[in-house]
Amino acid sequence: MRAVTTQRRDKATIEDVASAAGVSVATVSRALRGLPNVATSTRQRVKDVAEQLNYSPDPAAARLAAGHTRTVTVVVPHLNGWYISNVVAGAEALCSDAGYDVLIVGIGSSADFSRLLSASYQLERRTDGLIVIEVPVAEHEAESLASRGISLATVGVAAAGHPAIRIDNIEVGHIAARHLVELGHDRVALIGVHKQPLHSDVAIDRRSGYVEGLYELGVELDPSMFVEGDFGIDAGQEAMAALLVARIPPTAVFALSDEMAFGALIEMKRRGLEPGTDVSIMGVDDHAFSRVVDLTTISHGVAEHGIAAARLLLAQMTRGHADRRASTDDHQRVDLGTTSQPAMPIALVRRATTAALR
Amino acid sequence: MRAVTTQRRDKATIEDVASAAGVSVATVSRALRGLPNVATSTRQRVKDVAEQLNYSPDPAAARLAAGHTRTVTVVVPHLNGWYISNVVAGAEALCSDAGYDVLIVGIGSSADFSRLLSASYQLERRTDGLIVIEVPVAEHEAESLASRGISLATVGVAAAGHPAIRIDNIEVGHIAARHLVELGHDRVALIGVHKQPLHSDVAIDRRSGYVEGLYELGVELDPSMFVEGDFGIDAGQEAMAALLVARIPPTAVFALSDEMAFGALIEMKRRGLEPGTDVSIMGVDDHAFSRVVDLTTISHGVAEHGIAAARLLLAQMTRGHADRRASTDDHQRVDLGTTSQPAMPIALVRRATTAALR
DNA sequence: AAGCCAGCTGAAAGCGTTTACACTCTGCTG
DNA sequence: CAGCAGAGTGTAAACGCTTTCAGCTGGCTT
Repeated sequence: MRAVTTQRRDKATIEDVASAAGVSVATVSRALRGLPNVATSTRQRVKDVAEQLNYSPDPAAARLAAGHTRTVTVVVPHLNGWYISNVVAGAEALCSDAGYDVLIVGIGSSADFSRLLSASYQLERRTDGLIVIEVPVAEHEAESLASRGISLATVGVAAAGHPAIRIDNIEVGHIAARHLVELGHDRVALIGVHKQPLHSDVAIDRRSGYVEGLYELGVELDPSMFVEGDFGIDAGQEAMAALLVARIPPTAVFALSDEMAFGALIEMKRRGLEPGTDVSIMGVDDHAFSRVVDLTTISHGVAEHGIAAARLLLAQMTRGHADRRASTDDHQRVDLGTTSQPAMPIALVRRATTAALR
Repeated sequence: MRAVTTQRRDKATIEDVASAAGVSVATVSRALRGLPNVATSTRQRVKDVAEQLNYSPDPAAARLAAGHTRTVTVVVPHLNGWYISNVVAGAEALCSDAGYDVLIVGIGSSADFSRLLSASYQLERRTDGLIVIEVPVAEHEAESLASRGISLATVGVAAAGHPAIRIDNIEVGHIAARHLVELGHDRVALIGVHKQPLHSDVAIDRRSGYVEGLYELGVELDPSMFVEGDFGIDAGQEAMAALLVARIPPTAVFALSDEMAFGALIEMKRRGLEPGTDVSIMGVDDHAFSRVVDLTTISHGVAEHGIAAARLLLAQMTRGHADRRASTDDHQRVDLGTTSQPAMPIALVRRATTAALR
């Protein structure tokens, strides 16, 4: 004695829709995907029936048959930094609005990334496009992706032949130098980031922009005033500790990220030093908490970067789709499109941790 | 005159492997997936050939044929909070190590979530399991998932019949109350969070634990000392502003999250008040940044929560897999397994923003 | 009036797996 | 020595779509 239930056990398939609408599966497929050559009345009827049957195509079947996945993959070095999670947030929003599933993969080491790209992982069977955030992609990797028909957009790094969202990190360094020098500082320091296998070159650019900017303004960066760490709070604290024990400590320091500046702030407080009055300090990112400690910083977009990257990727994928239909089989595709994006805007945010030299 | 290239144009399929190994596709499938009834020598040969051909099965085809997706979906209210991104990081690491693809979906509103669960989205065709982070799941939703064979583990919220990772938020409130009262405060305040559709009840529990704890210690929470906002910095600042203009301002305040406490800190600084000495303030989360401002807080796991949830989910899915083979068709599955996890550990972290009442 | 073209539609061949079922051997049991 | 269990393997039918190709209209040209 089983309950009468309107809920059908099996999921509706395209055949159910077809027979209910009195058409063939081919027509259903075309109607639902907005392809041409379907009579308006037919299309409407099919849509109605589909809705009523709660039908939507099985993604796996569609992938298998059509060869594309309607999936984009976001590749990040890790997920727990403020900047990266915001970028991911922006990218996710846009991609999923566009009807793509978004896969996320955290890269522990550069080995992980090459495994992702290795032939045996069959990335092209899993995703239509990649958004790579701050994970460097080698030239042969970029080419491999292109030849495999996987679209790519990067943020924070460049990949030959693919669109990238970047900020002008040289200019970031310049801005910092200018700001500090204008305030009268000439005993300036830099808390930098050492090159790691998995690092993009943002650190390098910011540093050289800084050094260059200082030089142009007539001040030189004493090598002993340059210490390095990773991008984190602890590294910043250690670096600051190292700077403050110098025979002649700096009067101003530029940290390559806000988080490192936060660490520096901890160290200053520990020594009873007042940011701004005793030593000026600035970072870059305009982290959500910079406001809390009143940190001077250089702001840039965050979620916007993710959105912009997603937009580029999406454009590339729909274009690629069109190309694929048109192009003859064996030719290399040339001109991967808008490779050089304009840099995203940045701006100095003056707050209390930098002040004129007394 | 085309270059001789060893790189085959077409991806290897299971048939290529089969013929190269001199067996049938069925055997290849079995051999590669570790199923029984394959001679050891055959299995080895197949594996070798597969490796040499750089073969790995097309996920879409496998999904279509086998009916499961080897994908887990992480559902979050948003991606840009510190806690949530860390939880996601932990979950992602574990799941992808286990060979699952991890899909991420950000929920803008509760409507988004129900759309995700709606029959027409065919969630079961897209994912084997769900990790839901701080998005409330209604009872019928929980049931629907169970009946559709989608595993679920939650963090920060409960879902009837499914395992959940939680902390004892009542206890969180107690700890805060105890700490503040022990320091001699009796004019205490609470910066809370108003119930929103998309909110879990962590705020409610923390609040009632706090009120209850205070009461047991003989102090009462003056209703005017209770203000609400969302979980963010700005809300905290506004709340603090409201508290400080009271006729008799509080001497200690408990903010339901570190971020709100940071906002409160901003407001205090704005008014020239010194945290700890003028008014004590504490939060909860042990946010990475709390150390920077020396905020007293209540710590709990972050990435650990994600890892624990993933572990639970994975266990459930492999078990579910076995069940499915064994179970007769039409029976409701009972006993969804370890539903009540022990709460994850929490701990008071004493720092400088709380101090004995002068 | 014959022919043609464009617009719609359907039949059927994949897409690359998994898996139920059938089959062939051995090596034993009775 | 017939019979049988069980290990190992193969055949072929799904799985649910997309897409090519061909067919069928009806309205227009000439």
